[in-house]
Amino acid sequence: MSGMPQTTGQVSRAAGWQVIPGGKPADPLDVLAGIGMTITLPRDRELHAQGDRAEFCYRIVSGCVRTIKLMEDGRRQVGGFLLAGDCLGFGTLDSHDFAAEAVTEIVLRRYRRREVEALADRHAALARHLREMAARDLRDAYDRMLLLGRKTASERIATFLLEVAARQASRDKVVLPMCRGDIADHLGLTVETVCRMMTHLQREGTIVIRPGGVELLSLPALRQMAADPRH
Amino acid sequence: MSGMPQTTGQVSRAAGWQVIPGGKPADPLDVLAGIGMTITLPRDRELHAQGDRAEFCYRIVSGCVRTIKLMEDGRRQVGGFLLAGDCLGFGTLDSHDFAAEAVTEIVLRRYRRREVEALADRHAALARHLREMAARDLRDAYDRMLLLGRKTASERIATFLLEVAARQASRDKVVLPMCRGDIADHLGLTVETVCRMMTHLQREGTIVIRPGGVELLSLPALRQMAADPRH
DNA sequence: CGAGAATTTGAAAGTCGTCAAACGACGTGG
DNA sequence: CCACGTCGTTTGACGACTTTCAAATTCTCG
Repeated sequence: MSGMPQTTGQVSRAAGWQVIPGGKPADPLDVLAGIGMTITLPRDRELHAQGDRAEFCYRIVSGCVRTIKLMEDGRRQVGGFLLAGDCLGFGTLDSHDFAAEAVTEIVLRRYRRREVEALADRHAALARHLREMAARDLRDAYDRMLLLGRKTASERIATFLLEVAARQASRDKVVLPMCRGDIADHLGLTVETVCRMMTHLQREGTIVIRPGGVELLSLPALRQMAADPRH
Repeated sequence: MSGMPQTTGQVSRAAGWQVIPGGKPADPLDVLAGIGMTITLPRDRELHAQGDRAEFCYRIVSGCVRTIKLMEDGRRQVGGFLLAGDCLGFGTLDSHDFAAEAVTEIVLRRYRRREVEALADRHAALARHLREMAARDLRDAYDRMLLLGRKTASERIATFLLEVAARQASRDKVVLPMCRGDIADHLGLTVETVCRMMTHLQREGTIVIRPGGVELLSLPALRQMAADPRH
């Protein structure tokens, strides 16, 4: 279940990040522009396996990535889904604690961790930004623990939908690039339960299920449901 | 076969101090010595509440601390337990994402985050160490997500006992300063289930329950149970 | 249009939670 | 020093939410 041969997709050189009209770099990670490489990967390709030496870290340009922890018997926990702009592996020890796979075809910027670390030693601002990224990841992780440890199935689904919606420009049309199984393994549920809960939400008139995503009809109803153990 | 890291879960465990041949312990956090203050708190006292501005961060000198997230209706998730040497709040955004409370009477060293950050900007080695601490926290958090999302009650208990044992000098006599309710809220279970599972382990001859802790009679049996969904 | 995969729905089973009560440890006061 | 009250732990019976197993339906894509 671990490392597929590292035959990556197309690897291409890339120009730097988008420069803002004004001329000033607005992104603290801009200092990395010179040491990165742009890469395209097909759907379901592994960025890295669980246990791999952490040589690289990444920033998603487009597409969706999932992080995965596996048990020997096949049980799976999806740690999270990364979208455009999200970073991966910047705060990692010697080896990756989880695998990362492309949910859709993805374009990403790849950096050598060695170089990032060296750069961080010279640029306190970058170092600080890396700490902030880690802090945000940690905050999200604690929220997820609460969800996995204490929330009911319907609360998990509602929470998830609101989370994804908050990360996408459109408030109400939510794109779900990942399959039900991924969502289930992310929320600590089964595929069937995810389906049932979403169907339930649809019957209640809270959402509309569409191929590739859902439409949120009532954010208040979802928010209510995200913290209410009863249906 | 990729690695299945079996790590303990909690906030900012200090790395083992490597002893340098010369004879001095080289703790990267030694640079903080001058800006810290030693504090003693009684049992159940809050270090900080959920949502508090994150003015301070801490390092446990002695005793045990629990981190807690609360929902409005009272449901509680204990993020982790901190023991002597562990750090808390070094990688935090503007406000604390969770509360921290003394499980036992504790002695701790308190630092002003502002000063730590300033110091980190000047000392790349400290900055790097802070990133490492965050990385360890994050790794632990991912392990916990797998536990909360996919492990059965007995697996959770076995995992927990092994984790605590690994952090204490004595391999087999494990001190549990926290009550059953804390353990339950840490593992996403109820008090009753925690009791039942521990009783079960005792009847199987795997552990002996003693006031204030447990004695581990068979680590292999526990390790087996930590990854086996069946009893 | 057709095959395979993903999603959805249904029925039955099981694990864990809920409710309730007994038991035990501990600290205070008599 | 022991009685007693309180709090935490343990045990039991029952119930329910979720899972499991199975099958129908829909979607995707060649």
